[in-house]
Amino acid sequence: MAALHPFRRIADDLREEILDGRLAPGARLPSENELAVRYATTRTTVRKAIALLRGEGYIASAQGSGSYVRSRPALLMISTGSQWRSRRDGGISPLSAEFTEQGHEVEQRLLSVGEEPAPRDVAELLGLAAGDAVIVRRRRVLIGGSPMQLGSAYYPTAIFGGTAAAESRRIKGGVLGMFEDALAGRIARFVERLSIRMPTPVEASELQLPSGVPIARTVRVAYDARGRSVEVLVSIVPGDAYTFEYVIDVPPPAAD
Amino acid sequence: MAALHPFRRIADDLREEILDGRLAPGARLPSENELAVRYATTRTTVRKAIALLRGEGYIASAQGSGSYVRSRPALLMISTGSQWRSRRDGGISPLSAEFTEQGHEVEQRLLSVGEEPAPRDVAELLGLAAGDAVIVRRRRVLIGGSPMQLGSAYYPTAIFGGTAAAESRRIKGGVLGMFEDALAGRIARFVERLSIRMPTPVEASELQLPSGVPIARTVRVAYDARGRSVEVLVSIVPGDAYTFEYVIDVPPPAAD
DNA sequence: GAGTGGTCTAGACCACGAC
DNA sequence: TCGTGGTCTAGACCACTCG
Repeated sequence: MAALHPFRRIADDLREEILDGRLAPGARLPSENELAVRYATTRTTVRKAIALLRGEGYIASAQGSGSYVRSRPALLMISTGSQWRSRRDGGISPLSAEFTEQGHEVEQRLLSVGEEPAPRDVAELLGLAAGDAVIVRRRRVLIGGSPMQLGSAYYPTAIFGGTAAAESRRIKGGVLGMFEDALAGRIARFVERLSIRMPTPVEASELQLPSGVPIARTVRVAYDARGRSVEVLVSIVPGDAYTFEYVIDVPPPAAD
Repeated sequence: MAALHPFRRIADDLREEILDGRLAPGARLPSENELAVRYATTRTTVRKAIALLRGEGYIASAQGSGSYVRSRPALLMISTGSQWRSRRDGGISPLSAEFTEQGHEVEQRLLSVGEEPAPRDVAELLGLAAGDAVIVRRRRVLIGGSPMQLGSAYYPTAIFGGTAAAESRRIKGGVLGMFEDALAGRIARFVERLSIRMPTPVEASELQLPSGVPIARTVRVAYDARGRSVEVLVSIVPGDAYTFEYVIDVPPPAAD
């Protein structure tokens, strides 16, 4: 039953124990020296197996302490228009409402607010030229004390210049709520694009990601009733912590 | 400027060269022995740096040949109801239509069709008891010759027993097209959940994934006009090859 | 202080690819 | 055949955690 390579054999054994629950989330793996003895090999080979599992996201290692089976809260990110509408009417940030309803403690930190030249892709989505000034609001969201989202929201100055969106403080109901209430606009549609990749070193450190955890990057554009894009929200979230849900309504067949 | 550890230093240097284009996609990295000489260290340490970059998805290694900067086609997966409707009316599979329009060569292979006991989550979504028999159609989709999707579609026997859905051959327009045309049903809504994780060894080999590439798993439930779930489609795709797009319509505020 | 993971060296053999 | 990446051994030192 031995695999071709000792390090694979060790990794396969441990992975199996994790998947079938013999090694539960949070459990400590046997020490590297112990595994080396058990498999009659050297610590170097054991370490290679451990590194493989870490790369697959199964375990995290703590120097001086041990390697542990990882566990993550499962967050469900539901993106439907009616939910957004009803939560926005509740007066608090839709995102917070989302997760507090799911029983998680949410803390939002506004990192910075200011005008910056728009990145090329953002400018295009907002109908501006690259480098045009936009209002940027950056924040980090902590859930249960762990960083769970890095968000950068971009707003055209033509619409939001001089409003609360340009000020460095929280806005009750969010900027889009303010857009609907104070600016008499109406949000009619979001278009969201989601892509997946491994984090850059900076992202990994800001999200406190152990190695081997991919991130999801979403770019959400908000359109008002006239089809104008009024917000571009770029989010980076740990890929293994979220499930995204989308509802897609299908129109009836064309009449013959 | 040297980093704390030689292997980090080497990895950082190479990553930077990849990101700024000095090492273009497809380019071969210097050999391990060459890097060992250049950085005045051993091949073991160089290999650790290489392994790190491979784990981050930047490079792929070919035994006997070298390590190369990875490049992937960018596929856009657009999931909107109106697109589905118009493509389905075109008579061919919406998925194929999607990507052929984007200029990619699509080949679908039907792997198996048969009745199986429903997995717990699928049974729940179809309103069945776990273990009830369902029709399962498994397929693999190749784009440009590379495996780009593993799909398992589940159908309740109460609706699809005895129809073409239970037969081991392609259905023009897809099973849902058949549902609308031959069975007089109407698809009114999809609900899709997307999650991200590292692949299992089996998935990695079926999708020919180099290590370090995460996968996206989507579970899409199709509902008919009466709110019955008629299909559960579970897809596994290479995470780095796709961008997913969703449109979220927002209802107007409730009248006061 | 004992044990743990993190890193590195030095050298060996194997499997595969290109020439 | 020769260079490439893939694996393994044996042993060393460091940094950190915990009792």
